[in-house]
Amino acid sequence: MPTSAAAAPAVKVLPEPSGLPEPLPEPSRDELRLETVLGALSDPLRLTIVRKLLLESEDYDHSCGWFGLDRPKSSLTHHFKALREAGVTRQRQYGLERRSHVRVEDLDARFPGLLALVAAWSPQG
Amino acid sequence: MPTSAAAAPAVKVLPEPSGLPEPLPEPSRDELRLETVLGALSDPLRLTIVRKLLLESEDYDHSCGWFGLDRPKSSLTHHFKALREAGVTRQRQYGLERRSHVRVEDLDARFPGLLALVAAWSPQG
DNA sequence: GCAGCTGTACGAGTTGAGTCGAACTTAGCA
DNA sequence: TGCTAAGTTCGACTCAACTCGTACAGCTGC
Repeated sequence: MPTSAAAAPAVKVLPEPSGLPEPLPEPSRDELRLETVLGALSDPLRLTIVRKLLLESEDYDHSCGWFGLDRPKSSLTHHFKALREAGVTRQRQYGLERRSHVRVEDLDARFPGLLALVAAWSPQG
Repeated sequence: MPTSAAAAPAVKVLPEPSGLPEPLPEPSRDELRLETVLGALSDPLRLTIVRKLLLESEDYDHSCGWFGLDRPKSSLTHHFKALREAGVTRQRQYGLERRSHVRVEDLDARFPGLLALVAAWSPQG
């Protein structure tokens, strides 16, 4: 792997026409797979994340510090990445922060009713 | 482990008042956990099993030979047990066969809409 | 009895996920 | 210029799940 300036143009986060930064890589709506999404949601911590986003976020995105999860940063990176790569959440880079929101429209289109189950979930019971 | 007749009364499969054999151990409706059920359904083979039960079975249960799955028997035992222990299916012993059906009422009560997603799933796409 | 069938139990090998520490990158700011 | 904070990347460890072969158990019918 190259060491010096060869590190490519570093893919600067160029604002989209909408003014928002480009989303990080994610599957398209057509690429969403039920088994993958269910696998991403089969973890209590990730269910907590998605449910909190669904119930408590207003219209804007949230950085992973907002969740108040008591885990090391590297663990959180792992789980947020799992959610994004499964297509459950979308992440955009805002300066230092990487903010997430649930892909409600895509998930409702492909898997209607699924997000309602997550919203109704409770960690213990 | 005892070898001879000590093998307990062997839990004979006593017919219930309904005339059906007793179901194998399973979580009660209240014990169903969303993350566990989603985990059980995050495997393509198990999705195939549940979907086939939902779409193609009429009112009676099916033994695991009915599915025509090209896997070793010990693998199938593993997956049917995973589904039963997650509370997705109920299994009863009929002589030699162990027949399964989906716990539609329990799942619809606890996780409405979930089974519709499974029924709409297709293995590739 | 005994053979044949369905399915379980057990154990081993392998893979993948979760967890985390440590070092690194980057943006913003004094 | 250099500090600080957010988050990533990497590697290591642990543990659970998947896969499967083999051996065993129980029912059924000859």
